[in-house]
Amino acid sequence: MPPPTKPDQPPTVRATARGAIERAWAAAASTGALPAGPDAVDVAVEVERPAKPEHGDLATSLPLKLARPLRMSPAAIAEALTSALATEIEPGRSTRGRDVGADANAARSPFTEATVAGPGFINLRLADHVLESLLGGVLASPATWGRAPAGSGQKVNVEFVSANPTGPLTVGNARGAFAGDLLCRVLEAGGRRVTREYYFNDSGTQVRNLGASVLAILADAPIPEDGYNGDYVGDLARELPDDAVADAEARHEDPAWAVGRWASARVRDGIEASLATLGVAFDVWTTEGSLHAAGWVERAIERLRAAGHLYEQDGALWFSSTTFGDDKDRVVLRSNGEPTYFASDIGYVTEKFSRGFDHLVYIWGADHHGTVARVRNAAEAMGYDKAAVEMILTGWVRFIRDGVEVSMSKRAGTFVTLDELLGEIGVDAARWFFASRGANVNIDFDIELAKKQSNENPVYYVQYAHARIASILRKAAESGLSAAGDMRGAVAGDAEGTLARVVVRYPEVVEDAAAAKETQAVTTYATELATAFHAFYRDAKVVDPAEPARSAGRLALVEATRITLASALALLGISAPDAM
RNA sequence: GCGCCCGUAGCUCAGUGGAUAGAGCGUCAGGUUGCGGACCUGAAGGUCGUGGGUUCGAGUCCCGCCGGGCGCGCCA
Repeated sequence: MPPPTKPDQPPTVRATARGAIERAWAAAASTGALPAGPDAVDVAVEVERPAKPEHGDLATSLPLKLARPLRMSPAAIAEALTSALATEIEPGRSTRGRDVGADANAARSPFTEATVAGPGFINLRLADHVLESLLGGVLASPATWGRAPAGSGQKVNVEFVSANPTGPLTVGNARGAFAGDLLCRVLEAGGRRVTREYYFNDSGTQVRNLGASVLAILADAPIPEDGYNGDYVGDLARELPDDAVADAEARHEDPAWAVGRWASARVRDGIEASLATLGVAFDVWTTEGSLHAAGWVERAIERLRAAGHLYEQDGALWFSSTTFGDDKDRVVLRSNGEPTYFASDIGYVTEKFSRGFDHLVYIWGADHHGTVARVRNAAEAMGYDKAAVEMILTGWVRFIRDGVEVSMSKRAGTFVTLDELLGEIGVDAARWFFASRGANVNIDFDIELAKKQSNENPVYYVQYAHARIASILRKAAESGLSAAGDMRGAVAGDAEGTLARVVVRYPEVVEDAAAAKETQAVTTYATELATAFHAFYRDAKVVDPAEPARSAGRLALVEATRITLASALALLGISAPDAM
């Protein structure tokens, strides 16, 4: 699919660099300096950020990659490219004192220097006017800074948490809840239209077991073998309306069922409340029962049958998943005629696609990896694009308290609830904790350590930078100083240039995060930006009534920094306080 | 046994095939007659589990092994 158009977004710095290098390559090919151009060689132009500042602002290893296909030494290719690049270069770093019109920047070169370095790198140095122009854009439209235009991309469904309402959410569910919501936020920043979806079963035997457990407590009887033992079951028993059982019997209904349904609705309200405190709000709640009731499961099975991927054996109906690479075939209808959970999954896939989604994402625990293949295979068998059905498996979180692992069994009643966790360490710290780690890695979460370290958590470092800037801006207003409306010359100083170069990188971070469907780079970047600001703050006095012009430029830069910090934190669902 | 995930600093974790592998915490040594010291500067600390391979170049890709986790139901 074509990339989303971004009419109101300026190109990122690296996109500008890629374009310039590609043009230089084509030019070198047309003059014969290089034997072939970009359209003749299958090597993509890639630009990276050198680790060391002396290597410039941007670098490419294109000469190294072209050495083999062009049958030339990397050094010779680098020479040819840099001399072709010379037309893209405008020496002289400062723009001060230059007579330029308002739209003159568009025609000017984005680089001041291109040099060959090392075994075949080309290093580029960025012109100040590029920074000025981008920073001006930040101040002009802070809300859209770094983000792709809303709704410009694919329509994506993200299903996560999906815990059955048989007990409160545990810290074990936190992983999926944060991972899913963070993914949604990052996709939205990348321009996708996202639907947050929660799937659950409110009519299965688990619900009946919950009801039976509540009744057992009321009858002062032992909890059934498959029942639930948590404290919350006792709470439910206390809150159960007195006439609930009598009403069920009057309707000739199994009391355990009736009580189970009441209890699970109650539990679901609690789950929604917990999610709300996490900052997670679902758009759609779908029950397994509703899929059957609306015929989705039945129709999906017919679709598989029509495509010739079903067969009967031992009285059951099987999907030939092995045809699509699975280990074994999978039962869709049991020999007793009951559909399997897998059958519901198949129906759900068709139901989701019927709502017009381009892409389905499932956030599952690592223990579900065995079911990934069958669902994707069934989608393929029904004629959908397998690549459009994606499962993200979260790693395990081992919660440790006082050196021992805390078990997380709802049945045994030994678990820490999400609410308890958040009461101990706070939503911002918890969000940062999960955002800064890959979704699929296993994590040790020492609750006491997290509490102790919460004051040292990097999230506060970033928030502090934001609050510090807010304080500076207040101070400036009191002194009658305000940010410059014109960024010209505002980044000429070393301190300014260093900070500005970090700020301007933000859109690339968001772009990469959306593409990778990960947030670790966002937390890393936010920390880096906060560090860059603190260093700037050390070296450059911002509020200085004796130097109003310089103050104005620095205030503009600092305001752009604040906007970027706030945007990055918002992307993670974390607050950006003006004071703390 | 087969399959999937993981293994990077004392701890918790980052690291689109690129230049001397990073951050936070912890440890040690320093810093403010200035806009928020929840800050800043510096140091110590690594056979990137291990052995091969691909490549101009591997923490990153491929194969084997070791260690840990999770799966391998007509359960959900």
